[in-house]
Amino acid sequence: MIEVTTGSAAERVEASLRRSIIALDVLPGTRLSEQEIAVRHGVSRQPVREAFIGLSRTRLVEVRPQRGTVVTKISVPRLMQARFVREAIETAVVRRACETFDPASRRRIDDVVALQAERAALGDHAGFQRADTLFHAALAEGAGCALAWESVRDVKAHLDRACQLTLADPATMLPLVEQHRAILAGLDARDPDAAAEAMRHHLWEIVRALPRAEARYPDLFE
Amino acid sequence: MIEVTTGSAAERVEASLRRSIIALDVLPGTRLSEQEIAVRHGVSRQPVREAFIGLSRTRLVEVRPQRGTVVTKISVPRLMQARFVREAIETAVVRRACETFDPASRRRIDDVVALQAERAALGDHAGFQRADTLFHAALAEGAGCALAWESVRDVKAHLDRACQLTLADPATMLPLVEQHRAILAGLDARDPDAAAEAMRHHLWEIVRALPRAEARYPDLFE
DNA sequence: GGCGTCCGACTTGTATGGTAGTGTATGCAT
DNA sequence: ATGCATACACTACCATACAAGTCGGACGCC
Repeated sequence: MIEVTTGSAAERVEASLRRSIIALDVLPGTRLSEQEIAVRHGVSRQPVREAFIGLSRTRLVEVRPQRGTVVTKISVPRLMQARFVREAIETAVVRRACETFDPASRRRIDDVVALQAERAALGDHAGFQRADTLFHAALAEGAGCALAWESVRDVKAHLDRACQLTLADPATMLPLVEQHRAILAGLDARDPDAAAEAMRHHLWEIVRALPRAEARYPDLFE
Repeated sequence: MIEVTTGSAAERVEASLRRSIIALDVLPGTRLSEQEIAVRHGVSRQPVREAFIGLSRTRLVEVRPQRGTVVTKISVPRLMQARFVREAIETAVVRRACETFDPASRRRIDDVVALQAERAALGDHAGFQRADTLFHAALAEGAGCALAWESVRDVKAHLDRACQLTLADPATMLPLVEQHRAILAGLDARDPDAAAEAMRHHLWEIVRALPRAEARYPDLFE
């Protein structure tokens, strides 16, 4: 549970909670107690409070004054908007990547994709998603859009959480790796339209998988 | 200086500081003291600290542990990235707006543009920028992208701060109003390409004006 | 039995004191 | 005069105590 050791106590608690929330270790709707989390992490309430504030900024939790803090339920409209934002930014990123792309980043991405394929074959959700984040982050960095990635990261958290419900066996993960390869193919061919279209198709995957997840776990949605 | 009266003390202080920073009432590079700001706002240090954390998330201030908190200098690369993100999101927004747009929002926007033209004619920077924010926010809301606007707001803060250096007299503001009208013209014509191109041109304005500002106020840049 | 009120056990928000680290100034030795 | 060690002022960070609000249940009353 608690393994981050760098940074301030508040940052450690926030990172720990964020991971737990995205991994659905704590389910949407769960009430979070400053007091309880404080003792579990061996810190006082103050750092926990600051962690809550940070998480509430990305709407992963909702702090209701004097009433309590709860993990936000999965909101379909929010997911649609998150996908919209990601499509807008990341298609623009790959288009720029087709113009100029850092060769060193290009080589690293191959390793990331290989790693992700391996994790997918093993059915390792967490490792798969870490690799997915690395892929998209490296893409942005290689294109010289490292700062733009910051805007993506926040909205991606919500999508990642929902993906926990849709990723089951390797059969559901491997197609996503193929989509990554398709994006890279467009990039290598310096074909902006192809790369952007591959990215768009990739980001629409969640929309296709979402209805089944919502039907199966209605309690996690609002 | 202190006029916000809603929300917690931390939120009030953060909003107050954010406005002061964007308006360049406190210049980039200024050291901020928890103690001093606390007494100026009549609160304790804790809410001020939380305000600092919030501002540091959008990189308006930089908190250096045990060393102090300073207002970040204006970073040209960050501005370029902010423009990139805004172009990606907001061109996507106006394209969607060309498909469906809430009529009530459309009427409101006319009022906003009129208000902005009035502020521009009076040379009222603050009012002009408030109206500018209203314009872009209403555009997103009318297109059903209210949540996407949240992603824009953070990066827009940096651009707004830089604009304080470029907006001088009505002659520099009125063209921006015309650009807003051009965007609306594309929207009304249901012409996505025209609307997106108008938006792109509008967002490039800062790039054209930036070199003069940097040459004139080098101390404010990093 | 049903309803209204009050009290108490929670919650988050705020204030304050103490701690550890950093930068700077000062005084001393060279 | 210069280089270095030490003391001090200042910072952010954290822990603790207190305040203010909310929710639920027990109790008395109708």
